[in-house]
Amino acid sequence: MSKGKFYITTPIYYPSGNPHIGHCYTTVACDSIARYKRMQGYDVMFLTGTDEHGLKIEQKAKEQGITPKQYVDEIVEIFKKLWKYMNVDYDRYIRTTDDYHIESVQKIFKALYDKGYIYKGEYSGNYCTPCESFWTDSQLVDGKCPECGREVKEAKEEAYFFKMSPFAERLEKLLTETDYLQPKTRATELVNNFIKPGLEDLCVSRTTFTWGIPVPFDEGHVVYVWVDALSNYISALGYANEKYSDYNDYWPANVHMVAKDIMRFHAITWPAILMALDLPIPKHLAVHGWITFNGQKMSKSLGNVVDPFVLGERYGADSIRYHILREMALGSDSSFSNEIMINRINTDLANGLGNLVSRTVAMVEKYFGGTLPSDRQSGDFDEDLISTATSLREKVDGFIEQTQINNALAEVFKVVSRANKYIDKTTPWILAKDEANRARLATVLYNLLDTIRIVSTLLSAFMPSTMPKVWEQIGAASDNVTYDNADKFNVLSENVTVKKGEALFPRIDVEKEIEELNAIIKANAEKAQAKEQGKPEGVALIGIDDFAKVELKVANIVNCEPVKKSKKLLKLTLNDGTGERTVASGISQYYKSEELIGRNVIIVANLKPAKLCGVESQGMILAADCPNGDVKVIFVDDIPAGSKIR
RNA sequence: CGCGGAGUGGAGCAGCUUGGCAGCUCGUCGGGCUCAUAACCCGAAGGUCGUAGGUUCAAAUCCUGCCUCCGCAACCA
Repeated sequence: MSKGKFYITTPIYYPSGNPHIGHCYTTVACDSIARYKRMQGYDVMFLTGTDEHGLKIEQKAKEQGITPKQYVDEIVEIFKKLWKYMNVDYDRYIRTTDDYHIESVQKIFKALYDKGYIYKGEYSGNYCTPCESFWTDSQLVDGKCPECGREVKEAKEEAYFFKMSPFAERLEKLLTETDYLQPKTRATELVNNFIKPGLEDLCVSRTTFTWGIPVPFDEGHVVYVWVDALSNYISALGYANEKYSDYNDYWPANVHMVAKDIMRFHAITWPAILMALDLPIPKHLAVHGWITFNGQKMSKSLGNVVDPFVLGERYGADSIRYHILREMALGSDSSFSNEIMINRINTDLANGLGNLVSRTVAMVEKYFGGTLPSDRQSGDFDEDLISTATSLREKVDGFIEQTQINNALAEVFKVVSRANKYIDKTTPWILAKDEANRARLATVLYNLLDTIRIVSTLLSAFMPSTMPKVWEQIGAASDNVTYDNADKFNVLSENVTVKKGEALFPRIDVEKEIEELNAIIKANAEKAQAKEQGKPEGVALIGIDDFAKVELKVANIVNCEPVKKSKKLLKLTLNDGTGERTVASGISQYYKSEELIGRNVIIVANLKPAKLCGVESQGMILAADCPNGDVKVIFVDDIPAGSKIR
């Protein structure tokens, strides 16, 4: 007797590195919703997977001297291991290297082409011939190839494009007039930035690398990123392939959950592709923020990437699940720090829920030898507790419906708190002193146990490994702890037998733990740094002739003013001994104009001019990136302007 | 004048759509209890709701200007 179908997806992750706490958040959130929906009686399909093609993977594999497939196989195993570790119970795991997905993508690509939405055009960009790679302007390092440091040249290649413009109007409506996007506050941003200025057609094929799905009707072309990646949501259901036949049952998806960095592609590109294919649009796109670490964005070079395995080992998967689900609000970033996490685990899980179970079960054992008698006598505060407990399910349902897991959990813990208060009000230890109060005492303890039953039932979607331990302790049978019973009271057998067990969530010594975690983080940071210094990544050795191509000269800063349109740029007027030239430099955060005027600096004199924020820059000045993040211009005040440097 | 978001007791946030005594969690201080994982319960202190105006009987909430911070975009030669 299914209530209907429910299809939820995580993004497919790019396995260019190991999974971290951010991947964990999205996946655990989806898993919790999937479990909750299953409990409610929905027929759930929960999909996750990996996006395994592309240049970066090809290169990483090459570095290690293995094939791209070998490379991704290894990392995919780590992802799967993590999901198992975190008790993520997905129904299907898609890899874009799976045969059936490849088949679907090729058919989809062809269909879009046949309908006239994909056309052949030219892609132009900066091309590095030895590396056979295109780079965007922002990827270039000093105007050179970031891989080998050699010159790039403007080049064009044949490429297929997906026409976005026909869908602009429908997309704008989708974003502003429906509740597709959650939270909706981001709709304006998307419309103003991407739709109103006119949608650019999307480059959907490449010829410069081979690790991808071949375009079926044009050898040498490989499907590029989004048509490949986004299609996973339907290929995994069997759309345009024979492997599965679930498309009609589960599409359109109920929820696609993504982090904000790929919101744009799920809010605009993906609906556009679906529109082009005449397929229904998913119901919701839930966008969440990033987990920041002590206020900083997580980054490998800072060594603050939180390793979920390390945390899970110390505190248990459920504690980590609880923390990230409770802390993260849809839409905004959430700060992660060891202190916040440990405090949260201590306060809510150890002191709140864990202690409630522990003190209740202990009293049943102490006063009744573990089994409650059937006599009852109701009293003050009972009704309050019972109504709070039985109305919980509806509140949680509401928040889950809106993917607000943090609020759902907050609601559950209000009931935990209410139960703790109930103990103080009813003072069972005083009742226990008088034999005449036996029935009342049994009622109080029963009410507590049954409240715990409701709470733990609802929490089992979020903390799947610990809640069964609770059930064992409070003597709940498996048919007691169903969703259907979660809004009813007096479900536990009236002469229930409890069984004290180990502490569910042991209290953590905050100071000691933080010290130890910091030590681990520090070690990781040092490792990361050592690695970086050990091999100057991305810069190849050059010969003297290469160096000779660079003309370095000393120049005097005649004038200097900030570039209005830019936060970082200063416009410098320089005298290089032969005449004046203008150079833009991104150092306004580090230097004021007055500090620079009159000083002598080293410039690259023969750099190809470029326009930056409307300023024509004829060269660049040399500056050092210090390890502490500071930027220092190299001053050479005692060398006259015009001197050549070699 | 590129686009958007945010400024609320020590910290982190809710409240703003639809004006009506400023709320939650943590922390601090005081008290209570002893069933429990030094846990639990009660009480208190602490806020001119970024700023200057406007609308209104009434503004955290609506309108306008300004300041600061953060994303995106641009870009860091």
